[in-house]
Amino acid sequence: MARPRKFVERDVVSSAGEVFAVNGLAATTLDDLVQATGLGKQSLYNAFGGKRELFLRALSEDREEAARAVSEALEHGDASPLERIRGHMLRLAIEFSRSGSRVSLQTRALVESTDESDQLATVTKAGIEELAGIYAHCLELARENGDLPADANVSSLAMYFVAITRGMELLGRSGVGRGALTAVALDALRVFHN
Amino acid sequence: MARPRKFVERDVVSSAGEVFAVNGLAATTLDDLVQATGLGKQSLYNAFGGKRELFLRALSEDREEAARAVSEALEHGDASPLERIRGHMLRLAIEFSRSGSRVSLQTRALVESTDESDQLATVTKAGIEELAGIYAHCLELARENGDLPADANVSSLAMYFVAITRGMELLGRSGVGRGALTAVALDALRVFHN
DNA sequence: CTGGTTCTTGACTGGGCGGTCCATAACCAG
DNA sequence: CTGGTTATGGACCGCCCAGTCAAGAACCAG
Repeated sequence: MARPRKFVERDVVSSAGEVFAVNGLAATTLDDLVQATGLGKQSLYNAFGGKRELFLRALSEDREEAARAVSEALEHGDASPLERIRGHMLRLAIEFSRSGSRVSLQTRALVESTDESDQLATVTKAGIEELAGIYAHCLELARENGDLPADANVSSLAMYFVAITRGMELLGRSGVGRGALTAVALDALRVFHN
Repeated sequence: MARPRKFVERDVVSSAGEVFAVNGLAATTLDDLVQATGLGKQSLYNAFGGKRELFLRALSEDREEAARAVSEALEHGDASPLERIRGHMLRLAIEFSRSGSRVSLQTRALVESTDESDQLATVTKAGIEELAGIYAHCLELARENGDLPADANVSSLAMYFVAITRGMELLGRSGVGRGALTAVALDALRVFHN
């Protein structure tokens, strides 16, 4: 009945996310988004409502994607839970060391949020909890397996892994190389060996 | 001979740094700086040359200040080197959990830098190396003390501590509380107990 | 083919931005 | 007191930005 859209929302959000990941929210202009997505300003505005809303959409996608990726890495495979975490950390070290000028939208949102009630802040906070939950689940399996002491504080360890991965992300962004980042990951994993 | 300045550069840079720490570089306007410093635009421009240059000045101060603080914490006191690191980490957990809407200029600069050749990036990279060096020095003392195994990789451990502290900063910013952050710090310190 | 609805395009706008100009103030050597 | 020099304050400017408007295009039910 009405004129159909020429674009797919998911693709647009994804392209926009690319741009935001490189430039950040404040430094990205609507024209950047127009160019990256191929849509006109008005179409962007009709479909999403403005720059900030589009960023929020991209942020949510990024959060889901990130959670999905970590779930995938930690919940599947033949290896033991602890070995899966180990493998994941080592892969992250490689990924972060070649991340170039990209920072995850999560981190961007966290840094660019103005206060704690900001939607950007609430989404990232939820994202952190979600990630921690995934780690916690895997660690709990390890504990039941006997690979962790029975009195290990699983949720604290989970948050510890979230912290170290965020730190590794920033280090990678600042030019710390693959070897050094891998060494950091291995140091971080020594928390298991005692 | 000429009209004297009404301000002290150090104070101006410090006030500007406050604003930048809350808003970031891109989101801070010249008017924000005028209001925060009390100077007129022209005076700011005469003395520093523009927003970005002023940010760089504030960033350098922040870097020196941060390095000084860590040095202070790690190189002085009766406690053993490892205990000093432990105390420092626990203090950071408290500091980061109440940091409110501030993020260190180092992290701001890292995230807002556009590419690796950006001055912002080079300064933060140097800052990270500097911090790592301070940790490494302290860890080396511990090793000589016999508190660390003789084959401990001191420089890797140092980078590990830089990573975990950056991660803790972000977690604190996103609302993770004092107790949880302290638990993360304690987990991180378990790297010594094996 | 027509009408109704939604999408698209490009021109437009008002505000805010970083930065500049200029007239004047403050200072001090002489 | 005067002249030279630098600092100051406020008006000013051109640009760019997010967002808007209006006219037309695409679609499909009937």
